[in-house]
Amino acid sequence: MSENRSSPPEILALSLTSAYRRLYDQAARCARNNGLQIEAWSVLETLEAGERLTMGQIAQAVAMKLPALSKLVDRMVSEGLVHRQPSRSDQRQVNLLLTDLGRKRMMQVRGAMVDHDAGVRAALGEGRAMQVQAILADLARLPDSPH
Amino acid sequence: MSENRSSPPEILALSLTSAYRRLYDQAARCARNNGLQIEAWSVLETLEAGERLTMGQIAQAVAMKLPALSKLVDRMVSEGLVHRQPSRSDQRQVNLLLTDLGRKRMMQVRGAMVDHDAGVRAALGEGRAMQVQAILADLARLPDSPH
DNA sequence: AGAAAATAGTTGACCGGGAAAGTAATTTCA
DNA sequence: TGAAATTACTTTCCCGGTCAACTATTTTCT
Repeated sequence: MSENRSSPPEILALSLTSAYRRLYDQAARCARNNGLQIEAWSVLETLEAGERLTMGQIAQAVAMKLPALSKLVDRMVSEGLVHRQPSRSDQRQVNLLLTDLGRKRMMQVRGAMVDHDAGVRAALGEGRAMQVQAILADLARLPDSPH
Repeated sequence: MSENRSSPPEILALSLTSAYRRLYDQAARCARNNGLQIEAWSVLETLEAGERLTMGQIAQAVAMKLPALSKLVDRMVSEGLVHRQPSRSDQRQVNLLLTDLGRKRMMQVRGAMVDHDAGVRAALGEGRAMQVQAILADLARLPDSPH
């Protein structure tokens, strides 16, 4: 009856992945119901928070790779949510600007998202919710390869 | 000079996404260096932990959707890491079985992954690492739509 | 028992993301 | 000054994921 199985190590990246998938799926559905991809929403939020951002700055802020962002922005432009404007000071750079429609949709989704988040926070307990958010923020800021 | 911008709300799903992307990218590279997709590795770990699992149980354990898992397993089979076996008691079900090669590769990646994780834990502080892992586990277990 | 509903998993069409190469503008420096 | 290197972004090709439809098996219900 020897059980020669090794127990799976508890890896942060693994726990993070499971939690992420659950919350992300829910949040994505929540955004989708309001006609927006969650990535698009977070781009819109980023634009609202600080004006005249370049593609690179936005990619950094929303943790997307540039090609992915570039294509997302293509879609957002064709939906009339944002428009591109070549930077005056450096013609290589592109500033992304919110349209009225973009701002409107962003606000809609924000409402739904805040509601949903409140549910999760309640289920988790507000204290632990605050803890985990703080730690996650630290994790996101960690140096690139601490191995 | 009125700044009529609204500040972006602090949403758990968003914080989680940023942290996830960073850690996941690093962990994925770590697995890739040892010739394994990180999802494949976590499937292997799951199999090692509990025998005779069905596709559905595995999908649940690794938080993947069934079609994604099914295709991942196709690849894993063709690499000789696992093999499918129809369940005796219910012919609809499929049990996934580790091969020797699968177990070997799993152990290899586990080593690399534990090392990497130790770095992250150290950077974060062991206390907070334990906290966040516990909370993430709770998050992953949250009911499906608490809105 | 046997038709209808439910369940487990796979398949196909389509879409979004990643790596690497490509383009255009700007900076460096000999 | 102008050729080489760098930077900012886009495009291309491919891979993996999702949704919805499908197949096969089992359960339910009359």
